[in-house]
Amino acid sequence: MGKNKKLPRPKARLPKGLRDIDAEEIRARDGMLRTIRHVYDSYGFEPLDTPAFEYTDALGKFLPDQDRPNEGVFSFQDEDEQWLSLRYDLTAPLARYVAENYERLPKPFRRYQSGPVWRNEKPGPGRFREFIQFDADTVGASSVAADAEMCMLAADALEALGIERGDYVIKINNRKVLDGVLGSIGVDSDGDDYLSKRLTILRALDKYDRLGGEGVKLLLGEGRKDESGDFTKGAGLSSEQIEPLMAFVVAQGNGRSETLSTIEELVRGNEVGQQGIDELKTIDALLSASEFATDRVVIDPSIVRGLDYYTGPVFEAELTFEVKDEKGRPVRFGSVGGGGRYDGLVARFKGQPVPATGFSVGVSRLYTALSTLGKLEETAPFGPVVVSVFDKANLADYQKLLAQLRAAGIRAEVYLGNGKMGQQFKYADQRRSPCVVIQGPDEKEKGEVQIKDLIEGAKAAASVASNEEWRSERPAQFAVPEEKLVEAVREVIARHET
RNA sequence: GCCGCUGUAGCUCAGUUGGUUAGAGCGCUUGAUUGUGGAUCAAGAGGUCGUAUGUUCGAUUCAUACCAGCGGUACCA
Repeated sequence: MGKNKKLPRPKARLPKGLRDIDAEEIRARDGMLRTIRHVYDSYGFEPLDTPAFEYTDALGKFLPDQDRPNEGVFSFQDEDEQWLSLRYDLTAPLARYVAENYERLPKPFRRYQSGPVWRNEKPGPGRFREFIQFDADTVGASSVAADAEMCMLAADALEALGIERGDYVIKINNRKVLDGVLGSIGVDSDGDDYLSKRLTILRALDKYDRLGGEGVKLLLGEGRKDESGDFTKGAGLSSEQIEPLMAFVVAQGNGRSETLSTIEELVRGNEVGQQGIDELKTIDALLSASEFATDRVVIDPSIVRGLDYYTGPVFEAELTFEVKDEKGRPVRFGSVGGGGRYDGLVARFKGQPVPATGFSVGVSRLYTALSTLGKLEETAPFGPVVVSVFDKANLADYQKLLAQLRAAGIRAEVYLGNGKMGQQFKYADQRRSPCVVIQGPDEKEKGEVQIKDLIEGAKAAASVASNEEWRSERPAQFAVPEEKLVEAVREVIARHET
């Protein structure tokens, strides 16, 4: 780098994994959030906001150590040297909130919450280090009716967002069933390396949708080498152990009850597994009673979800259609939401068990999917009406016109730049203004204003060849008396709406 | 973390079998038009060819390392 005497300039750059959000996306996203909120509200949940960061130990992370000070989370120290971390989901702060306010909250406590969360991980396609989640949780209800409700909530929310039935599916599984299958093949808490082995197995099963049966088999056995040459160590199971696991993963049948009877066989005799099956059966019955059929909610034994805190039913929302990207390659949108039962989270604070279950919509990812699909409603097709500045000495006149428009509820601004008339129109064009208001000396004298319909004018431009013609014709421009300004602007806007 | 691909103007990309002043289109600025968007025409701004080291008389070009981006994979409460 050069050593000249100029002040070193910072480089204008965005940290990786972060994004700027433009007006169009903000509008669309606000609409999505409103829609989801409406559904959650109708289910009886109450809003809650918590801060962006918390004490690190309250979030459930170990204190950052020297080796990996920021593993997974963004952390920093307060002035009293206590560690703080940006929240990485909305569930951990909820657990803290419930534990801290337990006595005065109604039980069960039902809340929804949306906002950004941060993860210090390698960003990938569709994965960012800051993204928005929208959660609903019921804390203090051990009944699986609460879990069944989460599935209904998820399905209703996706449909309210305009995703048609059949274009999404809510998948359910149960951690207890998974543990039951593990128990029946001899992987249980008696084994010395039980925890790490269970983890490896669950991770392997979780990849079924991506790697397929062969890949998962390798990961359960000796390990797998991927196409880039990287080797992943396997769980080291014998083929007698792998077989029932594979049978379990592919057990999804034609309808929820068929799936259930298949996996019931696989956990036969295992108490925890049977308990999980019974829970799924109850959920199935509740869903069926509410007419949530298998075109909306299925039981999928290959669903695992995060590994740490889920203790019972787990859910995942997936979009099922395929879309092609700019290069014509098919893009699959994976999970756009998920959740499950976490009976141990609040107990971390309180000692006593507090059952809880919840569902989280990945708003950012859903936005990407919907916008790729073109399923987002066009919002704000117009920019503001621009009152042009013919002469800065007469700004007060323009301000008066502007005030009339604003008082009438019309989005409007006076041109605040330095440009000449031509530049002002260019500006208005860029802003997608429906029209420009012009008042030069001639108009002023006659008590008139010129209104230039930019949208009509753009159409007219196609048939105008020469510049002289373009200028002399002044396409789609007309004069009205000053007092008719609002009326005329309304007409122009109305003409182009819908 | 591991593997692979890519790095030339704001964007999309040419190009140099190693040679003096590195190009195009689009975009941007200004003007033709002293009161009018588009189209057209003209002019202009904008690059230490990702960074460093090495080979060489000479490197944007070759080699190595690093960095960044992308993709895959691993991890992901």
